[in-house]
Amino acid sequence: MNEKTRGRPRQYDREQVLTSVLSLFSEKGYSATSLDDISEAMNMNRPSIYNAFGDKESIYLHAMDSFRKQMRRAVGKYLDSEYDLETALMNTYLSALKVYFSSRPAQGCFIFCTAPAEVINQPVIKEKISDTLVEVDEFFQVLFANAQEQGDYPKNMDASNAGKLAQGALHTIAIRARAGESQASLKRFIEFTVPILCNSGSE
Amino acid sequence: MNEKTRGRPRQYDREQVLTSVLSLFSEKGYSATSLDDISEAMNMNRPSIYNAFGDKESIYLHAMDSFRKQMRRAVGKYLDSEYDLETALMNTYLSALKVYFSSRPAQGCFIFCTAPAEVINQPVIKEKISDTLVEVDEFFQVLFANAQEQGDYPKNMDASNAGKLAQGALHTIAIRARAGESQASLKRFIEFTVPILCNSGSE
DNA sequence: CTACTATTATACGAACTGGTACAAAATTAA
DNA sequence: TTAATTTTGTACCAGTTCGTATAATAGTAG
Repeated sequence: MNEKTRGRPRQYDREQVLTSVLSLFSEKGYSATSLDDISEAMNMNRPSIYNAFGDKESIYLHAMDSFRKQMRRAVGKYLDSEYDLETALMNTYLSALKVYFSSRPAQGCFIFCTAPAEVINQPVIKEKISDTLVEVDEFFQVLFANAQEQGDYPKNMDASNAGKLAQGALHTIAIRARAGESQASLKRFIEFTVPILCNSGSE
Repeated sequence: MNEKTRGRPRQYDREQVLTSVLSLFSEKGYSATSLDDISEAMNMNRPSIYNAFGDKESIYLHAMDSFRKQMRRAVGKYLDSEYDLETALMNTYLSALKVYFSSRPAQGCFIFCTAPAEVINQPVIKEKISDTLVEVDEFFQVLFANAQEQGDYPKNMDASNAGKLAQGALHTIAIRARAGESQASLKRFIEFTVPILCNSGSE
């Protein structure tokens, strides 16, 4: 890498400005964020932004991808490992909680808190959020399916719907964090929820 | 009612225009909706709108209230009635599902799909969504607490967190409906989820 | 040194934004 | 009738919106 290329060298770091704009979109949402805001946050002028990431919608889509990468880095390891179901779920939720509270005030999940508003009139965003739902569903489904193979989760349960319910817990945590519910309260919610998802609720 | 008042009579029906603007905000979200859009949807000119509902944020808050009323009308009856826990939950989810799919394309929950995006920079909306979360939590909590009294739900379970999880299922349904997941698929999800919430998951 | 190339910087424009001032209209009260 | 009151309609404003045309800049290639 670092090959010498012709032309004036770029002054921005792609990863870095994507992180900046992600944080901006996360705070204000898609529609309330202006290109002037974006330009200032990225410390890039408009034509450079257009050249690098395309128009506003395209920048937002890049931010969504960036956030998904961040979440994968945080919880991906719980997929193919020696963790049992309960531990994997618990670690996943706690890792997500950390991300959701990583700025003040807590902003919850960037994708599930800001993208749904745009979905009806922005087909590309709709497709991306739908794709995200599928990926997260599959993540959780694998956890349940693995547990079933190891006799850790009843085989007569539908791992696919179990995965969806597990993601449901994530959605409500995401929204609640953004709405101001405390991290401690959400941690208690997680500790209540995980055993239920593992089918070891009341005994 | 219908008392004679002085001055030029209003030409709009308050409930009716609120329904219109609710549907508009539900489609486009708060920030992407302009006052011109609102004016057209309500069939009112700007000064009349300001006189009746205040500024844009205030109109949105009125729409939130209107939606909450609508949901209360749909599911309120399952609170203080002869329904057992499972029936009450099932009916509640199915009623919500109907609302979420009541327009094409499905728009999910107006509040939980459009308000979170605005929360960080609009304290009043944050307060309103937080208040909504509390009301819905309490709705579900009452269902679980009643079931506990009737020996229908284990007394060692925390009815408050059970209520939050139940609302979590609602949140994921709301988002998924808006993202394009089918009504049939979500109905299957509900049928999977309700027994788990009732603590009668695998047996 | 001169051409070439890619990025950055400036500046602009047409459309739209939320909000309001002001006048016209439609009713009741006296 | 006339005055008072309330809503409606028109028109406007200053500021912002997204996007782009054009020029300046900073490097490489020959």
